[in-house]
Amino acid sequence: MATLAEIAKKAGVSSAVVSRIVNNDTSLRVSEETRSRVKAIVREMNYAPNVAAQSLRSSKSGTIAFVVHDVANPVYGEILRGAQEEAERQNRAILLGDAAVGGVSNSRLAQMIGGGGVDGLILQAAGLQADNMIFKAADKNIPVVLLQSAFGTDGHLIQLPDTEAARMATQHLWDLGHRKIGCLATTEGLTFTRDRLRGWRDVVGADVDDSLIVFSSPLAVEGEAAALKLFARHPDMTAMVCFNVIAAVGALRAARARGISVPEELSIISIHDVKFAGDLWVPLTVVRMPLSTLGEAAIKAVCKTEPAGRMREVVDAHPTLVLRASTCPPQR
Amino acid sequence: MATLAEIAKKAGVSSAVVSRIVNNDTSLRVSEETRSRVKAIVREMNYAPNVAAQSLRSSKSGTIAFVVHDVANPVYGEILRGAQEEAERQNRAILLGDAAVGGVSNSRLAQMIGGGGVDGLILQAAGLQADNMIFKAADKNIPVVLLQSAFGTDGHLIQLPDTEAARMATQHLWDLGHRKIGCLATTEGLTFTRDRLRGWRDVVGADVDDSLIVFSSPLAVEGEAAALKLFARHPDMTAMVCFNVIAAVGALRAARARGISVPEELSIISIHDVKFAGDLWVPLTVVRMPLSTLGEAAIKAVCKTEPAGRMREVVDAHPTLVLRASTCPPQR
DNA sequence: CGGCATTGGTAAAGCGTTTTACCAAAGGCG
DNA sequence: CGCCTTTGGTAAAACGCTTTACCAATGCCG
Repeated sequence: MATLAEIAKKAGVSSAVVSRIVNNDTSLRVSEETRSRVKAIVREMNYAPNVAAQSLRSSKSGTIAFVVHDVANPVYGEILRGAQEEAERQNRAILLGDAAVGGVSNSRLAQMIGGGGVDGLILQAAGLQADNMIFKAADKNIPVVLLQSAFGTDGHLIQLPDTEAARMATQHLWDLGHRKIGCLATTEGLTFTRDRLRGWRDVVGADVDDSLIVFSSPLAVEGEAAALKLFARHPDMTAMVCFNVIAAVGALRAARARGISVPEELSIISIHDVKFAGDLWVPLTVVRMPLSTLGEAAIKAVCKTEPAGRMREVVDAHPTLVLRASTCPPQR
Repeated sequence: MATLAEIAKKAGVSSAVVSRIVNNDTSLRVSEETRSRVKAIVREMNYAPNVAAQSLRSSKSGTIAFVVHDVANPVYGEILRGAQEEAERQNRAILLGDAAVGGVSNSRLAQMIGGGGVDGLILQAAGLQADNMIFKAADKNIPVVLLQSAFGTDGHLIQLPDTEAARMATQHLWDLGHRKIGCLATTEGLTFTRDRLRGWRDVVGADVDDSLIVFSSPLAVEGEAAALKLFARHPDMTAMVCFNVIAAVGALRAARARGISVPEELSIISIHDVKFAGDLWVPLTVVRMPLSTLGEAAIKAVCKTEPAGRMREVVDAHPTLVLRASTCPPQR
């Protein structure tokens, strides 16, 4: 690895000159001959500036930590993809964290967050204990952006139009004629869960029976269990809103297990689309939101938010209804 | 952000002492009283060592670059998940790269790879130009691990038992009685594509008609197009091996579009399992391989490989046949 | 009481950049 | 010829940490 000093010696100049040439410092006055000689040597020796030294000097790492829950979940994959694209534009690299993986608290990632190794932190669907650790590590020193769910009152929260999406999904069922509409919600207490519940209530009525709500993490097995619970409670339920596609897949399994035909006996609509939603056993009708836009917005925000800033932002994008085959008017 | 020097001043000792206490340097002889006083101040001031400085001093970043193609692809998601877990154990953080995102060549990630900002590089090569750029950036200075596909003759290649998996898949069809078995392969020229083709040939015969092979990237649309091509060429084909699940989903779409029933008129088997494979329109029979183990192995390897080392390694894991509903004996 | 070992530390270099402040030499002008 | 300006740079500090080599004071032994 060539260093600035080596280049400088070879070119017979000081390392300051080399640095300033490499960085296109316009305030440097240097002869055209020297400049091109230095440039040639830089290229020839394949010089690349040492990022640790740059980072130490400038207190900027060019890196952003992005902590999700379960990388393997395609929904998060989409968000990450959008984040990647924006990070590229902002010339930042993304340090990936998975809060589902044990011991995040004293992981290298946490060390980096606490030790100035990242310029910002994006925390998705905060709510777990691990999130707390990570959040604390940031300790008011770097901008923190919370995705989809707030963490107490701190940080910069970015959301999708969750209430609107849930309202749209529920309204679709209502318009088809359904009146007993269950709700397979996401994890209890998260901001977007609360917002979507509000959207659901806007349609079914504020005085609705709360036993129509059941919570589930975004895993198919959990969604299945939750759906079964709902079937048991309300055998006369004719439709269901799922706040998560993966949980909706679980609901589909539950319906099949109970011999309930979808959509004839039970209509299912879900929030968020994934690529395979139309290839499922019953192609899922969904309300789609631009997940990659959310990732993009997160990076944008983290690049210009102040440390310890707090605000709330809803991505400017309209949910769209994607009609497939999992909903129809009630048959009984 | 507290620094070592600040702590030292407050404790009335030199920063060397603080550093050595923080790092549990056993060769340091210090009074118990001083030690606990320093420790108390460290905690109180919430000290976290500056990672840039550590990195500069030690020439180790504690970071590994992991470059995949398309984070949103669930197959890569699984690999990443395994990598995350192992990275946690090795106390390393993962810098995520997506080679599908434009301009990787002069991205921050590439700068970090070239500038000592990562301790190793894991590259899931797909024959893209971007791969080349990234690979070159590493420039013999850090260990490079290639996943699933080699890059010329350099680097440390890690694979799954691809030939065996393809053989197993094809054999399953053969045993059911199929004799005209198409092959929807992955991108041409990649190591694992070649290996799987070998497995396929092992069963169908080395002298088989090459027009039974069609290549596709791991996208459903591409898989669909490729499958249609195959249908047109060989209307009498009764079974198909897909080297990628996502492409297999495309094949399913193609069959539906052509009114070909699966599995009665066409059996489909795929390599690699994903969580929703059993929830598809036709539940896919697959040969499963441990994707997360591959991710794990990659991290392990990159942590102990020499820079510029080269070798080839096959993950020690046996593919297993997962029977679902997309295969049956030929009906004609 | 002189010499030696132990205790409890310290000083300083060095990792590679960036940046501010400074400066010698040459040329131009009166 | 003396002074000023421009050209073409340079010197050195600072970022925060780690580590090697060194050392003063004290206690102990003979």
